[in-house]
Amino acid sequence: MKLGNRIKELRESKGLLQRQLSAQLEIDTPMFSKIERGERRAKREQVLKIAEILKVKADDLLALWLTDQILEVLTDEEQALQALKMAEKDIKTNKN
Amino acid sequence: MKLGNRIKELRESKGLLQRQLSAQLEIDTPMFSKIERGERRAKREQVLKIAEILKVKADDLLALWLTDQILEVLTDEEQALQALKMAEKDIKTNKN
DNA sequence: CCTATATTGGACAAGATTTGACAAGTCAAA
DNA sequence: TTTGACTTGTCAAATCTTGTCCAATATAGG
Repeated sequence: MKLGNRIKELRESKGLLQRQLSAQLEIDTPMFSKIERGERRAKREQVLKIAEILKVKADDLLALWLTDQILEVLTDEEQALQALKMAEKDIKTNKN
Repeated sequence: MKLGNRIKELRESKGLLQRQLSAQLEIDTPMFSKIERGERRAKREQVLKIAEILKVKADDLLALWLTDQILEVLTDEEQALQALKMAEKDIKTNKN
Protein backbone atom coordinates (compact mmCIF):
# COMPACT_ATOMS: atom_id res chain seq x y z
CA MET A 1 0.00 0.00 0.00
CA LYS A 2 1.82 2.99 -1.30
CA LEU A 3 -0.08 5.85 0.26
CA GLY A 4 -0.28 4.28 3.69
CA ASN A 5 3.40 3.48 3.76
CA ARG A 6 4.32 6.97 2.74
CA ILE A 7 2.06 8.49 5.35
CA LYS A 8 3.54 6.33 8.05
CA GLU A 9 7.04 7.21 6.93
CA LEU A 10 6.30 10.92 7.02
CA ARG A 11 4.38 10.73 10.25
CA GLU A 12 7.15 8.90 12.04
CA SER A 13 9.89 11.07 10.62
CA LYS A 14 8.07 13.98 12.22
CA GLY A 15 7.52 12.15 15.48
CA LEU A 16 3.78 12.45 15.25
CA LEU A 17 1.29 9.97 16.68
CA GLN A 18 -1.67 8.45 14.89
CA ARG A 19 -3.77 10.04 17.55
CA GLN A 20 -2.67 13.49 16.51
CA LEU A 21 -3.31 13.00 12.84
CA SER A 22 -6.64 11.31 13.37
CA ALA A 23 -7.80 14.16 15.56
CA GLN A 24 -7.15 16.63 12.79
CA LEU A 25 -8.85 14.39 10.28
CA GLU A 26 -11.79 14.02 12.64
CA ILE A 27 -11.77 10.26 12.57
CA ASP A 28 -10.81 7.91 15.36
CA THR A 29 -7.43 6.29 15.77
CA PRO A 30 -8.43 2.81 14.63
CA MET A 31 -9.71 4.31 11.42
CA PHE A 32 -6.48 6.14 10.83
CA SER A 33 -4.54 3.01 11.61
CA LYS A 34 -6.50 1.20 8.95
CA ILE A 35 -5.86 3.86 6.38
CA GLU A 36 -2.17 3.76 7.14
CA ARG A 37 -2.07 0.01 6.72
CA GLY A 38 -4.19 0.12 3.61
CA GLU A 39 -7.02 -1.79 5.18
CA ARG A 40 -9.30 1.13 4.41
CA ARG A 41 -9.05 3.64 1.63
CA ALA A 42 -8.71 7.31 2.45
CA LYS A 43 -11.08 9.74 0.85
CA ARG A 44 -9.61 12.28 -1.53
CA GLU A 45 -10.38 15.06 0.86
CA GLN A 46 -8.57 13.23 3.62
CA VAL A 47 -5.51 12.84 1.47
CA LEU A 48 -5.43 16.57 0.95
CA LYS A 49 -5.73 17.20 4.63
CA ILE A 50 -3.01 14.71 5.46
CA ALA A 51 -0.69 16.38 2.99
CA GLU A 52 -1.38 19.67 4.64
CA ILE A 53 -0.73 18.34 8.12
CA LEU A 54 2.45 16.58 7.10
CA LYS A 55 3.53 19.54 5.04
CA VAL A 56 4.11 17.76 1.80
CA LYS A 57 2.75 18.57 -1.63
CA ALA A 58 -0.75 17.25 -2.00
CA ASP A 59 0.08 16.14 -5.52
CA ASP A 60 2.62 13.65 -4.27
CA LEU A 61 0.18 11.94 -1.98
CA LEU A 62 -2.59 12.12 -4.54
CA ALA A 63 -0.39 10.34 -7.04
CA LEU A 64 0.12 7.53 -4.55
CA TRP A 65 -3.55 7.48 -3.73
CA LEU A 66 -4.45 7.14 -7.40
CA THR A 67 -1.81 4.49 -7.88
CA ASP A 68 -3.30 2.41 -5.10
CA GLN A 69 -6.68 2.60 -6.73
CA ILE A 70 -5.35 1.59 -10.10
CA LEU A 71 -3.52 -1.34 -8.58
CA GLU A 72 -6.66 -2.36 -6.83
CA VAL A 73 -8.58 -2.44 -10.08
CA LEU A 74 -5.83 -4.46 -11.70
CA THR A 75 -5.28 -7.00 -8.94
CA ASP A 76 -5.08 -10.51 -10.30
CA GLU A 77 -5.88 -9.34 -13.80
CA GLU A 78 -3.99 -10.89 -16.64
CA GLN A 79 -4.60 -7.88 -18.84
CA ALA A 80 -3.23 -5.38 -16.39
CA LEU A 81 -0.32 -4.08 -18.42
CA GLN A 82 -2.33 -3.93 -21.58
CA ALA A 83 -5.00 -1.91 -19.83
CA LEU A 84 -2.42 0.46 -18.39
CA LYS A 85 -1.03 1.07 -21.84
CA MET A 86 -4.41 1.78 -23.28
CA ALA A 87 -5.28 4.12 -20.45
CA GLU A 88 -2.04 5.98 -20.89
CA LYS A 89 -2.57 6.38 -24.57
CA ASP A 90 -6.09 7.59 -24.02
CA ILE A 91 -5.05 10.15 -21.47
CA LYS A 92 -2.16 11.41 -23.54
CA THR A 93 -4.30 11.96 -26.58
CA ASN A 94 -7.41 13.25 -24.88
CA LYS A 95 -6.05 15.70 -22.36
CA ASN A 96 -5.45 19.23 -23.68
CA MET B 1 -16.31 4.43 -23.16
CA LYS B 2 -14.11 1.81 -24.66
CA LEU B 3 -15.87 -1.38 -23.75
CA GLY B 4 -19.32 -0.14 -24.63
CA ASN B 5 -18.21 1.14 -28.00
CA ARG B 6 -16.53 -2.11 -28.82
CA ILE B 7 -19.57 -4.10 -27.80
CA LYS B 8 -21.82 -1.98 -29.93
CA GLU B 9 -19.49 -2.31 -32.87
CA LEU B 10 -19.38 -6.07 -32.57
CA ARG B 11 -23.08 -6.38 -31.93
CA GLU B 12 -24.02 -4.34 -34.97
CA SER B 13 -21.50 -6.03 -37.21
CA LYS B 14 -23.29 -9.25 -36.37
CA GLY B 15 -26.73 -7.78 -36.84
CA LEU B 16 -27.77 -8.50 -33.28
CA LEU B 17 -30.22 -6.45 -31.24
CA GLN B 18 -29.75 -5.23 -27.69
CA ARG B 19 -32.78 -7.28 -26.83
CA GLN B 20 -31.02 -10.45 -27.85
CA LEU B 21 -27.88 -9.79 -25.91
CA SER B 22 -29.69 -8.62 -22.83
CA ALA B 23 -31.82 -11.75 -22.85
CA GLN B 24 -28.73 -13.90 -22.72
CA LEU B 25 -27.24 -11.75 -20.01
CA GLU B 26 -30.50 -11.95 -18.10
CA ILE B 27 -30.88 -8.23 -17.68
CA ASP B 28 -33.40 -5.97 -19.35
CA THR B 29 -32.77 -3.92 -22.45
CA PRO B 30 -32.44 -0.55 -20.75
CA MET B 31 -29.73 -2.01 -18.58
CA PHE B 32 -27.86 -3.33 -21.56
CA SER B 33 -28.27 -0.07 -23.36
CA LYS B 34 -26.69 1.68 -20.44
CA ILE B 35 -23.77 -0.67 -20.35
CA GLU B 36 -23.23 -0.14 -24.03
CA ARG B 37 -23.21 3.60 -23.61
CA GLY B 38 -21.06 3.45 -20.52
CA GLU B 39 -23.71 4.85 -18.29
CA ARG B 40 -23.43 1.74 -16.16
CA ARG B 41 -20.50 -0.51 -15.65
CA ALA B 42 -20.71 -4.16 -16.62
CA LYS B 43 -19.77 -6.77 -14.10
CA ARG B 44 -16.72 -8.86 -14.84
CA GLU B 45 -18.86 -11.91 -15.27
CA GLN B 46 -21.05 -10.08 -17.78
CA VAL B 47 -18.03 -9.10 -19.80
CA LEU B 48 -17.06 -12.75 -20.05
CA LYS B 49 -20.52 -13.69 -21.16
CA ILE B 50 -20.64 -10.93 -23.75
CA ALA B 51 -17.35 -12.08 -25.17
CA GLU B 52 -18.74 -15.54 -25.45
CA ILE B 53 -21.92 -14.42 -27.17
CA LEU B 54 -20.08 -12.18 -29.58
CA LYS B 55 -17.43 -14.81 -30.14
CA VAL B 56 -14.40 -12.70 -29.35
CA LYS B 57 -11.60 -13.41 -26.94
CA ALA B 58 -12.61 -12.54 -23.41
CA ASP B 59 -9.18 -11.05 -22.79
CA ASP B 60 -9.76 -8.36 -25.35
CA LEU B 61 -12.97 -7.17 -23.77
CA LEU B 62 -11.53 -7.52 -20.29
CA ALA B 63 -8.65 -5.27 -21.24
CA LEU B 64 -11.13 -2.61 -22.35
CA TRP B 65 -13.19 -3.12 -19.24
CA LEU B 66 -10.13 -2.60 -17.05
CA THR B 67 -9.10 0.40 -19.07
CA ASP B 68 -12.46 2.03 -18.50
CA GLN B 69 -12.11 1.52 -14.80
CA ILE B 70 -8.63 2.99 -14.72
CA LEU B 71 -9.78 5.99 -16.70
CA GLU B 72 -12.66 6.45 -14.33
CA VAL B 73 -10.31 6.57 -11.36
CA LEU B 74 -8.12 9.06 -13.17
CA THR B 75 -10.82 11.37 -14.46
CA ASP B 76 -9.95 15.00 -13.86
CA GLU B 77 -6.84 14.06 -11.96
CA GLU B 78 -3.75 16.09 -12.56
CA GLN B 79 -1.53 13.24 -11.43
CA ALA B 80 -3.00 10.71 -13.82
CA LEU B 81 0.08 9.98 -15.88
CA GLN B 82 2.32 9.86 -12.88
CA ALA B 83 0.02 7.36 -11.21
CA LEU B 84 -0.09 5.24 -14.34
CA LYS B 85 3.66 5.12 -14.43
CA MET B 86 3.89 4.12 -10.82
CA ALA B 87 1.27 1.45 -11.24
CA GLU B 88 3.07 0.07 -14.26
CA LYS B 89 6.35 -0.07 -12.46
CA ASP B 90 4.76 -1.76 -9.51
CA ILE B 91 3.10 -4.39 -11.62
CA LYS B 92 6.20 -5.06 -13.66
CA THR B 93 8.35 -5.60 -10.64
CA ASN B 94 5.86 -7.45 -8.47
CA LYS B 95 4.45 -9.95 -10.88
CA ASN B 96 6.99 -12.75 -10.83
C1' DC C 1 -47.77 9.95 -42.46
C1' DC C 2 -48.67 5.50 -39.34
C1' DT C 3 -47.25 2.09 -36.74
C1' DA C 4 -44.24 -1.28 -34.94
C1' DT C 5 -39.95 -2.18 -33.05
C1' DA C 6 -35.50 -0.64 -31.08
C1' DT C 7 -33.22 2.20 -28.10
C1' DT C 8 -32.77 5.62 -24.40
C1' DG C 9 -33.98 8.28 -20.03
C1' DG C 10 -35.35 8.65 -15.33
C1' DA C 11 -37.20 7.18 -10.96
C1' DC C 12 -36.96 3.97 -7.68
C1' DA C 13 -36.12 -0.23 -4.62
C1' DA C 14 -33.20 -3.99 -3.06
C1' DG C 15 -28.88 -5.37 -2.15
C1' DA C 16 -24.05 -4.82 -1.57
C1' DT C 17 -20.14 -2.07 -0.07
C1' DT C 18 -17.98 1.44 2.51
C1' DT C 19 -17.30 4.39 6.37
C1' DG C 20 -16.78 5.24 10.87
C1' DA C 21 -17.49 4.40 15.99
C1' DC C 22 -16.78 1.60 19.66
C1' DA C 23 -14.99 -2.07 22.64
C1' DA C 24 -11.53 -5.02 23.34
C1' DG C 25 -7.16 -6.74 22.20
C1' DT C 26 -1.81 -6.82 21.62
C1' DC C 27 2.66 -5.00 22.45
C1' DA C 28 6.48 -2.45 24.26
C1' DA C 29 8.54 0.59 27.51
C1' DA C 30 8.86 2.13 31.92
C1' DT D 1 2.01 -4.18 36.20
C1' DT D 2 0.56 0.04 34.44
C1' DT D 3 0.46 3.12 30.65
C1' DG D 4 0.35 4.68 26.03
C1' DA D 5 0.38 3.51 21.09
C1' DC D 6 -1.47 0.90 17.91
C1' DT D 7 -4.43 -2.99 15.94
C1' DT D 8 -8.50 -6.06 15.42
C1' DG D 9 -13.29 -7.24 15.17
C1' DT D 10 -17.99 -6.08 15.07
C1' DC D 11 -21.85 -3.34 14.19
C1' DA D 12 -24.97 0.31 12.36
C1' DA D 13 -25.44 4.16 9.31
C1' DA D 14 -24.52 6.08 5.11
C1' DT D 15 -23.43 5.62 0.35
C1' DC D 16 -23.10 3.19 -4.16
C1' DT D 17 -24.57 -0.33 -7.38
C1' DT D 18 -27.42 -3.21 -9.86
C1' DG D 19 -31.46 -3.98 -11.86
C1' DT D 20 -36.62 -3.19 -12.87
C1' DC D 21 -40.29 -0.57 -14.54
C1' DC D 22 -42.56 2.91 -17.09
C1' DA D 23 -42.38 6.40 -20.24
C1' DA D 24 -40.16 8.97 -23.95
C1' DT D 25 -37.72 9.08 -28.16
C1' DA D 26 -35.74 7.36 -32.30
C1' DT D 27 -35.77 4.55 -36.48
C1' DA D 28 -37.51 1.55 -40.16
C1' DG D 29 -41.18 -0.24 -43.27
C1' DG D 30 -45.33 0.14 -45.28
